[in-house]
Amino acid sequence: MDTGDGTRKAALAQMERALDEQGLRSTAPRRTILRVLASMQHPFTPTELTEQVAAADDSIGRASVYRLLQLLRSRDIVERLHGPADEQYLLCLEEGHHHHVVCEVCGRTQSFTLEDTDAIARAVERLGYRMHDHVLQVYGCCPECLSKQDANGR
Amino acid sequence: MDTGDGTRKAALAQMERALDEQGLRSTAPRRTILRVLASMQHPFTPTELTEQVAAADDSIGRASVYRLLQLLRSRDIVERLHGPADEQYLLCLEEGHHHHVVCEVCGRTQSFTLEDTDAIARAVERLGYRMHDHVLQVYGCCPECLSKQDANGR
DNA sequence: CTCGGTGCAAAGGGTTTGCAGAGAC
DNA sequence: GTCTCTGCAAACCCTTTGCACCGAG
Repeated sequence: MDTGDGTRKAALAQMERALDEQGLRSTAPRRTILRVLASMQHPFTPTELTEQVAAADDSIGRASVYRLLQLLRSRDIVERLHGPADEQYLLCLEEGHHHHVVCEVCGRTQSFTLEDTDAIARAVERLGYRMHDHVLQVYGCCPECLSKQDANGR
Repeated sequence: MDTGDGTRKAALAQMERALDEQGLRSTAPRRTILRVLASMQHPFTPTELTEQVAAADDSIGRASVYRLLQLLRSRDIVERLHGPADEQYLLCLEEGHHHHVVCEVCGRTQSFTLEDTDAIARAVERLGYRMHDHVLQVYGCCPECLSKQDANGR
């Protein structure tokens, strides 16, 4: 699609626009949080976010971060992902509906679309089910980390 | 594959065997928890489980349920699923690796296998990634609930 | 001026942990 | 007899809430 950097700026702009359009106020804390949000390179936990926000401006309370996060989630600007191993669910911001690959080495995330989601729909239809929605997440290794591994003799 | 009932018994047996094989002790609380676990018809939250266990024998403490749950998770006997909408992650017990369809109406869950997981691998390979693992979950409507809906003139 | 947004601190709620006693093997 | 498992209750930790004040529109 486009460079990671372009996407981030687009995301930031999108979020600011969204705030604006919905009659939500543009305040200093919100602008800071959005900026941090847009700068995130991997999926992140709310805790990570609050930490980074605090680093940017420690006068911003956790509550504001959580509140904005809820808002963005309800607007589908921030999305929940699920961690590879166990417990923690991570968050990530993107536009549109698609899937994500998370690099298990560096944490980089990229979205992708699956040509035929229909294969999934068909698989469950064979059991008599009708598919409404699905969640697909892939864990693996990104190109850079792959070539680094190869470079290190293996 | 086989009837829901057969699966449950198999699951119970599998869990008991697993305990045994790993040198874990078969205690009364554990047997009760396993029985409840095997009787679960849908994915469930830990809280639901603790409630049902308490209903079966209120002398069993929450902690024991959580501890056994962790154990079974680490043995891949109990698996984490993610709820359709937002927050809650549900648990489910099955054998082997496959995917799940959850009926959004009645909560029934069924596992299925996707013919070609390769399509997913290929999609991410196109981006230069190598797939290691993936999570796929489908939400929809099961055959029974579908026919009930139709019967009610939809 | 009006209300939505904010920080703070306290409350909430699910999960984990420490400990002494019980029971499996 | 040993060592794991157990129940209890307290500790934890992340998230939400209540409240009075602030400031965007």
